[in-house]
Amino acid sequence: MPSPEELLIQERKEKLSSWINLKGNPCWEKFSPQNQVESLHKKFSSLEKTERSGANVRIAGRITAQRTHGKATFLDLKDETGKIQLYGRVDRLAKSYGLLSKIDIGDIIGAEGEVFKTRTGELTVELSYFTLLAKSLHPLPDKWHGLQDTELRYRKRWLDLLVNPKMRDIVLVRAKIVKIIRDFLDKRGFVEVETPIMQPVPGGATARPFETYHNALGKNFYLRIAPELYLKKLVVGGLEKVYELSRNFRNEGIDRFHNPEFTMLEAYQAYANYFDIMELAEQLISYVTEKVKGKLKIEYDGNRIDMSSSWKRFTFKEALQQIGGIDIDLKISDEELRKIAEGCGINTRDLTRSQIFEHLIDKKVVPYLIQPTILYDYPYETAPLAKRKKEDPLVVERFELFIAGWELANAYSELNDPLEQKQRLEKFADERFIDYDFLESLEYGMPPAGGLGIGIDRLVMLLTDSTSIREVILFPQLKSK
RNA sequence: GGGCUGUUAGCUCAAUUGGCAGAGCAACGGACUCUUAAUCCGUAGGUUGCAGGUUCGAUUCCUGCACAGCCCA
Repeated sequence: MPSPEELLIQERKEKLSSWINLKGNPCWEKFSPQNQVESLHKKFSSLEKTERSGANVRIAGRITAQRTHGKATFLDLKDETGKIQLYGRVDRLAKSYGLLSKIDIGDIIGAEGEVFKTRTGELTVELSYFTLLAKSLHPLPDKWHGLQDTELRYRKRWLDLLVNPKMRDIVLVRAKIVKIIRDFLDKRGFVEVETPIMQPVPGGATARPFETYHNALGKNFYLRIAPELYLKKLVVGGLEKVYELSRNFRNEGIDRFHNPEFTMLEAYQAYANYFDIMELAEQLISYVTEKVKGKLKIEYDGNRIDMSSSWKRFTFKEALQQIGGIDIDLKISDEELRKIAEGCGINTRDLTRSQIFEHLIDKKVVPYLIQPTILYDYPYETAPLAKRKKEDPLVVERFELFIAGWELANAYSELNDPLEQKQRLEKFADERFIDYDFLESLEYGMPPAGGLGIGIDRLVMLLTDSTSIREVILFPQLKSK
């Protein structure tokens, strides 16, 4: 007993076979559209009601609606640029008029005809010829309500794209953002590179990596959690301004800010320190915002956010004190620190000192940073790859950028002292994950440099007013059903 | 990992205190040569996420599981 859905599919299959019998298989059909819908709207907008253009056009696209009136039929055809109405009438199409009944909503057709305007002023192509190019065997989602089911939207993104214009916008904006970032950096003399995604030692961040295995080499590899160490090797090699738009992989939890694979921008600039990088980040992000949105004041999740540069800056200590109401010296003992954190409702049992600092900031400060805000001068334990501050060795020259109550960027003056770097990694990093190649490269001398990491998915969220990372990643990771 | 909510026709959603599972769109048949969420007449479409339990009777109550969404850690 076929399911109701199978019956719908069966009907469409039958229409397809009768089309094949009459006209041949649409798969073999060659149809070259000569016009795009948007250009027709531009070109013929000045037609009067009922006026005929005398112009013959060839267009192709998907049928999204159908209105039959016996011996006349209206169809809506949508291509990548827009939607236009088709009008077929029996006295014009003669025998092939009957074939219109084989066309379903969702089918892709090629159409030819004269452009005119209807009595109601709708620009329309009066069909002189049409052909099926691809049959849709499944019915499309509701023409009015679209596809609402979030899970279905993520699992069948093609449908989401077909019926929800917002999704299409996100895709276009994302592409634009990436392009503008490249333009911005290229203009400043940065070189874009590609470094290994499969790394023998996963470095540059603390996160659990994905593991894989190379058969011929008989060796385990890890999908990168960050490109940082490779990019710094390139700085050693004389690439003074270098960046990568890198897909990173972290084997951790999934929530509205985290997908197992995500995209980061990492950029390194020799002879810069973290204050130079603050300016770079401010300029980059406000430039991108201006180019994408046409303005610097944006709306995100109900908040008005001003993305103009010169953002508020607090040191880590000031932020804890002035925003979090916690006044502590960074020299504080582990016991005291734990006590304060527990008092803030943080369970510190399995946390390292640096994790406690991060939890404190995350809980007491970050949620209140709606306008772009830079926190800088972090406790040195929080960033083993960052340079310590000359005036205060308990602090590293690191900053993070927060907007809308979450982290958008992370940056620091890169530690280029090979001896200290070795010690710091041996003290703070998982010893399996120390990249001795990286340490050796530093021993050849790395110029002082500033590095910047920006979460691209989050930037896209911000600029598309999306509250979940799954809205801005085309195929987010979901459990299989 | 914890809490809350959801899962009903292809899509969007109903269903009163536990009492015959419905509508709109889409589909199918018919009428209609300027409609546009076309209209009108008619037809069909369901293992109510899965597995159990309580009950004369479960979409509804209970337990477990799956997936998703939101919040928290």
